[in-house]
Amino acid sequence: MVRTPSCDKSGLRKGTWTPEEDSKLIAYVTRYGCWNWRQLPRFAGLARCGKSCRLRWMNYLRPNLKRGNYTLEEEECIIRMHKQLGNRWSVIAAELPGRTDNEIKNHWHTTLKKMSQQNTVTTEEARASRSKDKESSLGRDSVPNKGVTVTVTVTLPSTSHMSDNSDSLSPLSSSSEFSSLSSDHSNAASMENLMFEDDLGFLDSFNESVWTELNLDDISYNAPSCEIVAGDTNNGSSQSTNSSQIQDFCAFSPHQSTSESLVVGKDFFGGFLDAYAENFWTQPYLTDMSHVPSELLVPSVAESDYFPSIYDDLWG
DNA sequence: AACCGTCACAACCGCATGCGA
DNA sequence: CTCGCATGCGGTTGTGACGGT
Repeated sequence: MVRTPSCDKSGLRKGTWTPEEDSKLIAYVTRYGCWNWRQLPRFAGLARCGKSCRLRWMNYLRPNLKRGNYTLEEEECIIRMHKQLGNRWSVIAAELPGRTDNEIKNHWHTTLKKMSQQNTVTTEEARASRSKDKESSLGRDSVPNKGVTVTVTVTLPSTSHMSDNSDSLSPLSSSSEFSSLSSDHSNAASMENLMFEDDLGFLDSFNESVWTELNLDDISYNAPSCEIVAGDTNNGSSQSTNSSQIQDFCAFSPHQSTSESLVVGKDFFGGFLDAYAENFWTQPYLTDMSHVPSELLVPSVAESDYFPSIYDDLWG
């Protein structure tokens, strides 16, 4: 049997993804889902093969990924499981929520393999030695604001309140409460590249499992009034804060009660949202969907309400 | 300043697997 | 059962940042 090539080599881009490509992929997948990876790049306006798109999404762009340093527990888990299972990275990754098989594989080859081979050295000792090395080479691959995690809890208005305001109901502006908060705190260091004028709403089209799978210890359910709480998740304490102290921010699922708030750590967005220009957030992403079977692309009610003319064109 | 080696991580490639027709 | 396709998996390579010489 002859396989058709997974990539048509002609005219397809390879190599590092640009922020523009990322924004197209995020916008497309979050709005329409990954109904067919091979066809997707054509409709999303990407000169990439489907495989490349899938990999980029799975390993880097999808929202429930953890970025940054591994915890001691994670490293020990990887070493232990690798002893048991060998190079079954996907199985190992399944035990570490938010980590991808690719990331774990890379971390193994660059760091943990050596640690594992030096059986006389404990994981903790090896980490201490590594951090010493890092201190001596300050600046390299450094990630600012690591260590102390501050969370922001925003309580959304009640459903009835939102239904009185059609703009707030729309998936493309449902973060209106949040966006006003963001602008209030636009000086916060971690938000310097972010423009949340109105359009965080595309996140609404993540399916429910994305939100429920988020490993968030600090999901808060507050009274229906706007409240900002900063908490140091390292010591579990929580305290009021002013805007300059805020380093994290939140999003929320439209499938949840709007009186619930979902607190998301900086790492959640930091890895994939902060590279995009303002127009990504303020302009709806449009693409030619005319070749896509219509049954695969049923918009949400709210979204079709928001862009009736667009959906009229696309679905007649 | 230029070159080279190392490191971490992103991305690619080929093959395996699952599934529907 | 076979075929063809889409996706998943693991090995490998490419790339960029950094430090040392």
